[in-house]
Amino acid sequence: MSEDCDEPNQSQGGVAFLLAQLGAHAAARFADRVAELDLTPAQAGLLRMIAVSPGLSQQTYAARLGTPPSRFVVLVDTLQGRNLVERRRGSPDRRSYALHLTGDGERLMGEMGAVGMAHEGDLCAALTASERSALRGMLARIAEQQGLTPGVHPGYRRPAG
Amino acid sequence: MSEDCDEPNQSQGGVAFLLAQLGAHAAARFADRVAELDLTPAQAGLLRMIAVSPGLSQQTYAARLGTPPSRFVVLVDTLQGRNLVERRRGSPDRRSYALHLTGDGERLMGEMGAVGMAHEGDLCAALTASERSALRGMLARIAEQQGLTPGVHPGYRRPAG
DNA sequence: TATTGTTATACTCTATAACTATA
DNA sequence: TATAGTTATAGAGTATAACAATA
Repeated sequence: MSEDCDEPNQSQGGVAFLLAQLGAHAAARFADRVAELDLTPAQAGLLRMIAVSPGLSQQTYAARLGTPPSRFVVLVDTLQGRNLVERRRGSPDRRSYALHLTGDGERLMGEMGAVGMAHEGDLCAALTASERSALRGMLARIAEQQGLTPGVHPGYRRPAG
Repeated sequence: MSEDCDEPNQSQGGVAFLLAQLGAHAAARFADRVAELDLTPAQAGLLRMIAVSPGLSQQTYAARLGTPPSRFVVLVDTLQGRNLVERRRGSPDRRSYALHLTGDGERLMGEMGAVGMAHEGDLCAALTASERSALRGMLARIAEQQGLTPGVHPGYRRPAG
């Protein structure tokens, strides 16, 4: 049951199914790991987005993540309550807030980097270094051809089915 | 920004993130496709499991999928109401039900096969045939090393984070 | 009047646990 | 009494839409 390529019933072993299965597994394992830093995957994703592109308005981040503003507010509330993120009033337009990481937030981002490396290594344990590189290249090509935004996980939009 | 291999901030382009991102995308696209057959992904998965291993008890299917019995019952109710699945009382133990596909159910499985092929082809459009084979091989090895059950999507357990 | 951020409400989905019928 | 299946309830998480402040 390894090389059945043209059988109609190959769906359970096809690339599409394996991607869905492994993707859910990777997301669940990542959730386990960031839970040790008291973060949900959504919080971790937002922290990284702020680290990469700081100082934007809440609406901008929300639009990039594809999440509605109402959900975004409570996300920021929680991170601000833990002193990881800071709201600064916009200078020309005082309705908006610009988001920045605090010192604690940047420290936590450092820990998240280590967590991400460990996650990556654990997930790719079955592959050699050159295989990982080849795999990453193919996945990136698929992602680009499918029109996915780099660095944005669709989990912000809808739950899995 | 293509071959940064040792940078701590490569998480957004690493294998683990790409798997999670593409997995969610593949699952969402699959949901779109089976929705045209008026099926949810969970219903489609159960139909296929019954097709592969018919005549088992509801508890057995539920345990294999990792879903609680209460959720499983309504799943079967819906499929039975559409005359796709049949409940037959167990012969030695009349408490249990053995599940089978009806004629309509088997016909629908045929359509699902076509849907799965189209889904696979669309998702792998960026790759050559030999690349698809290499990708499938690596993904299968990762799945095995990670201890995943072949053919069972973890989406039956918990929602995505 | 339009827009940023916020709050309130309603809805969907899920699991835990109580219930029935057979054993 | 234990087990297969079912039903009821409660909880988490989500989005839609009404609201307050600034432009």
